[in-house]
Amino acid sequence: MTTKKVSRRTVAQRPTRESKLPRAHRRGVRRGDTTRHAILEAAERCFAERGFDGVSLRAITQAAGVDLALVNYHFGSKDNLLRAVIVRRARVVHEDRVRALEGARHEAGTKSPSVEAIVAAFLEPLLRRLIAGDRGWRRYGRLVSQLDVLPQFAGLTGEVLDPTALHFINALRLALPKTPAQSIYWGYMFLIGSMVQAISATGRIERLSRDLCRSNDIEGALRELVPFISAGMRASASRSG
Amino acid sequence: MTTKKVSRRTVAQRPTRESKLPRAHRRGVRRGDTTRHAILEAAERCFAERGFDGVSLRAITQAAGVDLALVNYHFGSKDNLLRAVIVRRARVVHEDRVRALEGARHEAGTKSPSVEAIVAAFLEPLLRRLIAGDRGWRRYGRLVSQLDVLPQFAGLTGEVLDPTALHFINALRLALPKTPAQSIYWGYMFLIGSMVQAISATGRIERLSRDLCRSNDIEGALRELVPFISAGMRASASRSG
DNA sequence: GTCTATATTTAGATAGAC
DNA sequence: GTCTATCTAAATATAGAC
Repeated sequence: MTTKKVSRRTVAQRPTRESKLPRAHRRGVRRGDTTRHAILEAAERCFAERGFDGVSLRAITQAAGVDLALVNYHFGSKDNLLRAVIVRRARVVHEDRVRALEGARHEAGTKSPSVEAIVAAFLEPLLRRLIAGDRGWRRYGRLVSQLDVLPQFAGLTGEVLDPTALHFINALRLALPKTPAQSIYWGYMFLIGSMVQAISATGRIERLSRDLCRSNDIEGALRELVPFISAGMRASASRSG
Repeated sequence: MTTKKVSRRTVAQRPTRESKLPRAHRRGVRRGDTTRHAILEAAERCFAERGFDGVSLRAITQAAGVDLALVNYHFGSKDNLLRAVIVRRARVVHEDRVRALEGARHEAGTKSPSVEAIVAAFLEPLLRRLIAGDRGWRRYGRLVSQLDVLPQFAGLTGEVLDPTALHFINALRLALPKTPAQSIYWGYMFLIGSMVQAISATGRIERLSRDLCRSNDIEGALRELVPFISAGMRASASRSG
């Protein structure tokens, strides 16, 4: 029954017993906020790498350098933790996308923006952050990819991601008035699926291309993605006309 | 310590204590083969619905109506069980796809088959089975979709799915000789991602389209998919020329 | 090949001291 | 807010009778 204090690693960020009253007191950051943040970061990384059910709260809190019990104190449950991880960045992306679409509308004047402009307004806000942002954004990209494949996360997807989807589907319908609605919906799904492949970073494209293409090269993927998807969308239009 | 025999449901297929020497003795089916089969079917269903790490062997054997210990007897481990589930159908699809591509080559004569023909040769063997086959094929579709998103399954994907991928990538390169190789690799990834959205049946398209489109309508998805992807592939070609 | 029984580990969650 | 300690349930896997 020895509990074996086994290897408390030195991850930084950890307010140790001896140095209470730690780093953050400027800017009104309260005590628990750094803990919350550390848990969110670690959860994002773990969920992205091994999937929601593939990681234990123990693994997450260990990676965060905080006590196991603090997950339930701050988030209530593992489900709520996932939700918090997703919502944190999804809100930012949603607002960027809506702004980008408004920008495209402004540039197009009285006409509808082009399919290219709409697709770019959807893809760029997320992918540019994956390119330029901290590593957390890439982890978020891999994590959010999983939501779109497992029916288990339908509730979270529906609540957090569907509003953005409907916003852009609507824009696409206006841009392609002759295209049947069904084709637009399926086209949006293909857009999502293609984007997921560009950001899920499974290492597959490296294997297939013998390192000619890299999962890390989101910039390159984005250059391929916009014309590919736009042409696909237009093809649906021409078939029906 | 009451073990609570709790609700052994009546799933059929279960050789109960009282009726030994069960159904299958025609066609040389040996005793354990029905058990193996029942486990494979149940595992396929459970993995598809809740993900590999989201299901326990207990849940699987319970759904199969067999004893827990028989999984390890027949498959050795949970990992091997997943592998067996995937390989069983992947082999069939691979052979169908190669045959379909050979058919397209034969029809095209001395030229390369069209992009449409290649894309169709890739998609139809799987999707036609999802349309016409038993429910197991749809579950397989949902399950195999997960392999493409989680890095955790890279080994299985690389071994089981990559050979088919390389076969079709090669055909696409011959069909689009002016397109840079990078565009072909990314295009193949987008093909996979789009197909995954068509077969992963998360219920999202029903929500977004308010039931105008249905995940079950693989036939409709296939009609959209081939021209969408083909046009995307061609767009990459024209950009570089 | 199948089943009972169990070994061993690990999971999510919480009570209560500090 | 944090930590120790622990509850309860569930996990994978196996040993050995039949």
